[in-house]
Amino acid sequence: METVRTRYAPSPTGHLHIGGARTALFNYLYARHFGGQFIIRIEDTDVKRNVEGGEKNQLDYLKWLGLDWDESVDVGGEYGPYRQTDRLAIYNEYVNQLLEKDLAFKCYCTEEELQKEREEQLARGEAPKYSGTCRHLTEEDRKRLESEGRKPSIRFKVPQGKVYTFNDLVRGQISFESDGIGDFVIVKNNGIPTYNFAVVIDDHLMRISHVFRGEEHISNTPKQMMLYEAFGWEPPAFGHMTLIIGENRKKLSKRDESIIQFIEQYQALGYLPEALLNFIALLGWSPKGEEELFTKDELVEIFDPDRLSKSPAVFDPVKLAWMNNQYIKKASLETVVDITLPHLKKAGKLPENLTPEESEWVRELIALYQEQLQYGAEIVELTDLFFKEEIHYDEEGMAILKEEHVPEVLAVLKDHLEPVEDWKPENIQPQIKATQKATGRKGKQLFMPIRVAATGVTHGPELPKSLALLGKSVVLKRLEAAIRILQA
RNA sequence: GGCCCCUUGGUCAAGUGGUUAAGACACCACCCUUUCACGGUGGUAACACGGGUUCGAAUCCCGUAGGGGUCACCA
Repeated sequence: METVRTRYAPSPTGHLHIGGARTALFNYLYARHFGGQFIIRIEDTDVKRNVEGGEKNQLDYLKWLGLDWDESVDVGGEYGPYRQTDRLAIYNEYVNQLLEKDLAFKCYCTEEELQKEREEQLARGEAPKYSGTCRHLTEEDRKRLESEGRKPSIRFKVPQGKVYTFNDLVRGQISFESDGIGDFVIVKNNGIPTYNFAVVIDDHLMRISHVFRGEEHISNTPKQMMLYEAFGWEPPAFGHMTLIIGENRKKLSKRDESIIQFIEQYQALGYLPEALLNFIALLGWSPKGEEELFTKDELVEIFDPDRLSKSPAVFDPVKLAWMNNQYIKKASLETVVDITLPHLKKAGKLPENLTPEESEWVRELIALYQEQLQYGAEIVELTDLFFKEEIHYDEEGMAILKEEHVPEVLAVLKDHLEPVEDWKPENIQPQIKATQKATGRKGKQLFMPIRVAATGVTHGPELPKSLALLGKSVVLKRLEAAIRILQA
C-alpha cells in the first residue's frame, strides 16, 4: 500500500480556530494511525487577506495542542517549499501546460463585468455561472484587450456533459454534473493561482494520499477532480467532515461571539491543551466504546475514519468545561497553578512578584479549589472571599448568625483560637472540636455560623483549611465583628 | 433559485433488518458532606413525517418537510 500522507493546509488569513484545529487533528490522527506522514502547508495565495502573524499563530497553537508534523515551513522536508507563495514558479509551469493543451484560456473580463453578469443571471432566476465570454477569443482579440490595459486571469475549460463522482471517505458516493460548473479561475489577474488550482498541484506534488477537510469543500471537489484529470493524475482520497456549528445551527462564523473560537483564547482562559484536544476529537467523531477521555496517543491508537459522523455537531462549551475539569482534577498542582495564578495577578488580587510565603499561600489556596475548577480564569471568582477586606452577610448568612446559640459559639471559638501559635489546619481543627465540646453544638449548628462569620458566605471549601488560609488576625477580627453585630 | 449534503432525547452520540433504542454533558431526586464542590445511585427525555419492501424497519427504497453547505480573480 502507498504511504499515507495527509496535510493540514491553513491559510494565514486568521489565527487557529476550532474548525482548523479539528481538521488538523483528524489529518494528524489518520496519518499517525496508519504510520504515515503529516504535513503542514501554508496556503497564502490570498495575498490581500493574509494577516501578520497568522502563520506563526497557526503553528504555535497546533504545537500547543500537542500536534507535531514531519514536513512544513519550519522543519523543511523533501517536497518543499511548503508555502504557496514560494511555489509560484512551479504553478506557472503547470498553467502553461494547460494553456498549451488548450485546456485553459485567458479571460479579460473585469470584476465589474462579471459582477454585472452574475446579477443579471440571478435576476432571471438562473444559477450564476461564468458565461464563457472569453473562451473563444482570437489572438487579435487578446492583443486588443491587452492594449486596453486589461490584465487577464486564466480560466480552466470545464468539460461539458460529464459527471464527476468520488467516493467520499465519510459520506460515500457523491456526484456532480460538470454542466453546473462554469469555467473557473485558476490564476488571478495578479498572477497568483487560486486555491482550487494550487491545492491540486501541491497535493499531487507532495504525494498527499488522503485529504480530510470541512464539508464546505464538497462542492470544490469536482473542480479539483477536473484538474487531476487534465493532468492525468490520480486524485487523493477525500473525506468531508461535518461542520461544527453554533447554537443557531449555522456554521461557526469567525465573527460569531457567542462561542469562543480561537485556540489561543482557550489557552488564555486556562484550558488544558489535552482537554481541548480530547474535546475536539469528539466533534464529529466517536470512539467505539463508552469511554470519552483519551490522551493523544490513545486517540492515534483507536482512530477509525469509518466512525466519522455525517451530521453537524453543535459545539457545546458546557461539556468542554466538564471535560477540562476532568483533566484539571488529574493534573499536578504545578499545572493548575500555571493556569490559574496569572489570572489572580491580572485581576489585581496578587502582586506580579510573590514572596516565597505568598507563593506557598496561593498554592494552598489553589489546591483547595482544584477539584471543582473548570478553567483557570474561574479561580478569580471562586477565591473571591479570600481577597475581600470587608464582608457582609447575605440574607441566608444573616439567618444563620441570628440563631440564639451563635454568639456563644463564636465567642468560645475565638477564645480557643487566640492562643494558637502555628496557624495551620491541623491546629485549627482541634479548636473547633473543643468549641463543640464546650458549647454542645455540633454539625450545622457549629460549622455554619463559623463559616458565615469568618468567610461571609454560606458555601465554600473545608472550613479548617479556609480559616488557615484566611490568616489568624483576619479570622479573629471577623469573629469579633460578628459578635459585636449580634450584640447590637 | 440550481447543485450537493444532513435529519435518534435540550446537546454530543451508539446503533449497519429482530435491542427493554446504549453511553456522555446538561437537568431533577436521593446518598456522601458542616456547606459548596467532587464522587456515587437513580430518574425525566429521542428514531422529522408519509408511503413502500419485509414475517419483522431507527436501520433498505421512494417521496414530503425541515436544516445546512456551496454557487468568488476567499480558502
